[in-house]
Amino acid sequence: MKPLSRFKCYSIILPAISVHLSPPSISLQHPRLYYVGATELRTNPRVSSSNLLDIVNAFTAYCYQRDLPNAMKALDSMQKHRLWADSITYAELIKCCIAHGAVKQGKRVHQHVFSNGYEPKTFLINTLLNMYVKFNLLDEAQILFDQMVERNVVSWTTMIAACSNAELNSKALEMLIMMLRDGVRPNMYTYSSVLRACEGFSILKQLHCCIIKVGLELDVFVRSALIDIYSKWGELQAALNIFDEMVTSDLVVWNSIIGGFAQNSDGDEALNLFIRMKRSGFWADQSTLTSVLRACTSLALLELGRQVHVHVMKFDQDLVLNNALLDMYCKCGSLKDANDIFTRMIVKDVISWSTMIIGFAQNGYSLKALNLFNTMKASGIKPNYITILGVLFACSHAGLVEDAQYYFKSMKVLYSIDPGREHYGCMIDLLGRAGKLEEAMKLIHDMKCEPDAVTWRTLLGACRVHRNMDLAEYAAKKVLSLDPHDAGTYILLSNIYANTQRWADVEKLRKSMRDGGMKKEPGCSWIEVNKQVHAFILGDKSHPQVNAIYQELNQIIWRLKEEGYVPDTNFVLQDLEGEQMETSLAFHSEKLAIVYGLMSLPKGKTIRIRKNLRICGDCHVFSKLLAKLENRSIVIRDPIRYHHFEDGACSCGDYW
DNA sequence: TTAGGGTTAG
Repeated sequence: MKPLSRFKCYSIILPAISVHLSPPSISLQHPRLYYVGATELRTNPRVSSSNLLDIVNAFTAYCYQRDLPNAMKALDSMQKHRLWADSITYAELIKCCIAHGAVKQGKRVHQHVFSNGYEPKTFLINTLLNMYVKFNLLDEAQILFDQMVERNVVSWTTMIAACSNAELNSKALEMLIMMLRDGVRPNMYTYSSVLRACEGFSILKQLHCCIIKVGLELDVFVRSALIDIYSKWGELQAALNIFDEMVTSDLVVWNSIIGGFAQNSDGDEALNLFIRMKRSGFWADQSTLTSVLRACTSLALLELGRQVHVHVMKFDQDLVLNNALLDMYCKCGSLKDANDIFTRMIVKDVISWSTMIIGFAQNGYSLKALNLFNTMKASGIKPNYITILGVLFACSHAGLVEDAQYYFKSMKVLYSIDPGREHYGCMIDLLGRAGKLEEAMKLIHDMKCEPDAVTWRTLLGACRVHRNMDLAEYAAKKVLSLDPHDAGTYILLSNIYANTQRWADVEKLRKSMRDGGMKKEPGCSWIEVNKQVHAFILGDKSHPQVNAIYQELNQIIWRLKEEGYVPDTNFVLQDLEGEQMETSLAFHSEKLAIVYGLMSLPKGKTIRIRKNLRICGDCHVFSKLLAKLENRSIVIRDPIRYHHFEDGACSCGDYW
């Protein structure tokens, strides 16, 4: 994790609220009521040609008026008299079918324009192709496409875009090759569609080269697609380069780059880009605000998140945005706000419910999470893969072994969800914490999917808690065989050795780490005070108030010792002894951040800390006692869960 | 005259 630059100021992000109440301008198209165009009239001895013209005109009028029922009746009359209207009229009718989701009527139009030897133009077949794609009837689209005598760039692009959207990535790329072989040149529409289908970095590079060669990199759609796919591949610098080269830009491109950083856990850069966007004169829309909320969520910036909330209100009841807001409050440890949002949401989907369930579970309210899961089921929402993960997580962090086993066994039967590695991981974690290491091992052997490094690392963590050296070494070897450069495993194993004073083994492991170029990630804690973010790293002394903070921390430790605090040296990771040991513990980053919070925040305000590593047992005891001594709420978010310290106790129930 | 870009839960 990249440590956030210290004292980052986010206070200038949002301007005063401005709600635009005027509706967007709508260009009204005058219905072309009596347009006949290239209508093909055929003689019919029983009907005069003026009557035939009336039939076509009536059909045309209904199509342009978007009057689907009457247009379909008129279509029957056209069919009966072997009449055809202009292609554009049919295109209007097909658009109307798409808008109404009228599959049956759309197929009827398809049948009509191919009836009695009539040969529709490529343009019209393309419109039908698009209709099938929009109806998600890809097989029908493919059959029609295969029947086409002439396929132009739009025909190919429609099919390629359909494959990309359906994540039929190989097929999308194969169709691009077929298109080129057919002598049809891809255009900006084609490239902006096919980029999403890149499954490998080398393919992406090749496509990017083609785009530059034919001069299409300037197209704003192609650029945003490039930014998006580079971001998805984690190539954020490449995405930023493409973004910065743009002369004109629009809001969607800003959203692409901001979303790219937000989704790659670089909330800091996402917020910087958002500030740039505001300075460039753009107004944030739902997509922008969703990404900004995600950035706040990843950085645990509650106060900034609250500012964004005010702006979210003008997009009231936007489901995606509300879900993001809900998650922000959950991840910032403010469950009351999250619950208020959740209660007020009129429309909730499986993501809303899952977010709240996971939010309760991660914040230590396992029973509330499980109750909510029951309410969700009762309201008719079907749980998915992630919901069940949240439920198992809730069981895991409350030590509810039997409940978890029930949910784990029933997920396939009740909801047709196959347990994935993550579900197994939750179960292994749960069994491991409960000391059932043999059962955890058995579950690994019974897994329907291959255990990966994370699976074995989970078991390794349990071995550390229960001091099972033999199994720990076995699990560690498994981890390192799957992920030989995993510094975390070396550290976990080294912690196990350190706890039993096997300092020679500790040194051996550390040498392996040094030789392999692996470094332990330094512990870092962040706190938001007065719209500024302050970062503290273990032993770091660069903060301007460093002397006062250390002095205050020492005084607090003395006061806590008088109340019975005994530093827990089990968590010292170095070969130190006596007083030195305590000193190493005393300056863990979260302690520095908490003390700074005490010194700077108004009396009574909750101290909220985010940290990059799991909290250690000593800091956990320290925080509980301090919360009581100072009569303050302290919330610490680590990479897995949250600890709410109040009146000498923690919401995790000392089980984490 | 048909085809293309950005947002939410682990």
